[in-house]
Amino acid sequence: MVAFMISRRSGPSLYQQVAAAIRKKITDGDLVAGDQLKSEKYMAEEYKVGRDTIRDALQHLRNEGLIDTRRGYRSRVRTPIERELVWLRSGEKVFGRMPTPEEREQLDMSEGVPVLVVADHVYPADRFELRAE
Amino acid sequence: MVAFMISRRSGPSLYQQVAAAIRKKITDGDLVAGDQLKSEKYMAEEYKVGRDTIRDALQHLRNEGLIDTRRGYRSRVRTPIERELVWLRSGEKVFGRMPTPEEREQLDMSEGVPVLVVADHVYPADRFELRAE
DNA sequence: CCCAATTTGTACGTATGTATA
DNA sequence: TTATACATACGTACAAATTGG
Repeated sequence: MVAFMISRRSGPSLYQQVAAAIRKKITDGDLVAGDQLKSEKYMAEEYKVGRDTIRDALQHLRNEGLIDTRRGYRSRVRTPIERELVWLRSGEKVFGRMPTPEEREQLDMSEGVPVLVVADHVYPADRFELRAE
Repeated sequence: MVAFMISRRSGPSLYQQVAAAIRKKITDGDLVAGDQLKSEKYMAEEYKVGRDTIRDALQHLRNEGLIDTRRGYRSRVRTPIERELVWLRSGEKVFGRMPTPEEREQLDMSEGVPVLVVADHVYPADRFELRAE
């Protein structure tokens, strides 16, 4: 059974179609946290596209925080981490942005994870949530 | 004058070196908000790397929120937008994440911009900041 | 308004490096 | 050690959007 028809001539680009197919598997629960995806090579053959197209799709899924990829190891569905609660004092402002490469390094963050900034404190958004006092 | 030596044999990958070079131009003020970058083709020749390597670098800069890219038009240094203030009521929680493709579409967001989520409200992080009452 | 040049987007192929199993 | 798998980097080609004459 072919779950998805990946075709050049149906609107979205190939990598977007592939990304949508994998995204659906995750949101539908066919793939759950910790599950490995197939290898890029395998998926390239499965969807009949180039490996580059698969990598494009995976990169977008990484940037959505859905999967994690390590060199030499297949991509895995990310485990939602319990967010640590940080109290926000009255009057304090918070905004979000992507981390600098240095911050990503220092805070050991995955690609595609934003940060919350409160009074010069930088919180990885996948591990912290803020609550107004 | 060659501002940066891009070389295969000095640690970081080529696209990271290129990204660092362009990032420095922005943080140093050699490129300011609204400025166009050179074309990918031009930069590929300038740094003596493939266009693919330039594109890799630009994608990372997009994901850091530093530049904006439109098809058919050169990449531009992003204009920092004044963030609209939203008040956070006592007890309300906020967390950050990357938007889904649908949210990105609906909210007309650039690639690489996270969202702030407060009680099922989704705020593009480049246009809103929250403040505890 | 149309056309041509420019520029980015997508997609393929190939090769080699590096980390993991 | 060997095989597998992802990362990087080069190339080519064509599609699609924008710009400017």
